Amino acid sequence: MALHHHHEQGGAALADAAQAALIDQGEQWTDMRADIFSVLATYEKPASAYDIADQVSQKRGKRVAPNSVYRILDLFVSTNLARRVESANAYIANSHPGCLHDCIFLICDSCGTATHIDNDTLSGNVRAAAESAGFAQVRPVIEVRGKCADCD
Amino acid sequence: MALHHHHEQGGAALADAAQAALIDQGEQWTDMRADIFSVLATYEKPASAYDIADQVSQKRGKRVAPNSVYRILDLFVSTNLARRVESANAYIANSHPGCLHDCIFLICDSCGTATHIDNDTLSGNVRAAAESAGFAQVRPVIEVRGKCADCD
DNA sequence: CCCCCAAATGATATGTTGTAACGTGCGTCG
DNA sequence: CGACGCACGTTACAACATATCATTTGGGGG
Repeated sequence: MALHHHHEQGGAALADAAQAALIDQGEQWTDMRADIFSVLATYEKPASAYDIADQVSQKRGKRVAPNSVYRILDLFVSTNLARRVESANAYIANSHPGCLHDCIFLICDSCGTATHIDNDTLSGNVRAAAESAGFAQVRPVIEVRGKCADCD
Repeated sequence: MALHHHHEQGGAALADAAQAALIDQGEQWTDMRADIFSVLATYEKPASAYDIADQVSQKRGKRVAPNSVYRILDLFVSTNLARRVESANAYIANSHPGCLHDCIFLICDSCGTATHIDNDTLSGNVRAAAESAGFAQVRPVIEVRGKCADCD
């Protein structure tokens, strides 16, 4: 099996790792980006850009427009600090920013929590299937909707 | 490989198959549903509910509200006449309505066309991975973004 | 036949998600 | 200093989706 382990980091450690990863890619770690990341990282469930905008606005005592949030989320996604959950129109922090995977998300239709699996064999097979159909620059989106163990 | 073949039907044959499948499930095949299905079926690319609303409005010479379209699209999805492409917020007709699969969609980021693959082995593995993580009532969403052979 | 009910659709309003366009502040470098 | 690049602010709008209640239609029972 092409599985492997990370120690899942949370809180400050995760923010530090995210900061390092972003700087490593030649981007800046600004206050706004730090705030948005920290808000995003506190969510159990995928968070919409508007959710984040509200939280960050509160935290700063000043309205932050969705626009700004989207810009930074796009940056996070492109630098692998966060992922977009397509079937939820929402975002989730990447718990191991340094590491590239085609994530598989399991999203509970009842409670909304998303857990993620890395299974490179599985995602590799999806990639291979797409490539054998003539596709290039392949980016798999593998998500599973259902009921989690708690809600079932 | 758990692949199998359908003869891909188009146009009138597909509409007939869709009608039969819907009636078979105890639903009605109304004029509105027929119109929406036929519009949907003519699209190469996934069509948004609003695209369809516009086309059907033209065809009928009378405004059809997105609302009505969504209702019927939801019905089509739940009865397997159509699929929702999550990463595109759009819908596509199922070219073999009688037959259940976890479809895999390949969506070209350049031209927007979506092709679909049935690979029950692959989707079965995704299901199995989710179930082994404690998920139930599993519904895989497997889509691949990339460049199609024509656009590459 | 008529009434009543259920299902389908119409109409309107509103909520949510995402982008476009342009302006401002600020540090860097010639 | 002045030009530039980058991050962020501000406003407006486009695109996607749902809620609510009204109206129409067609079938079954009194």
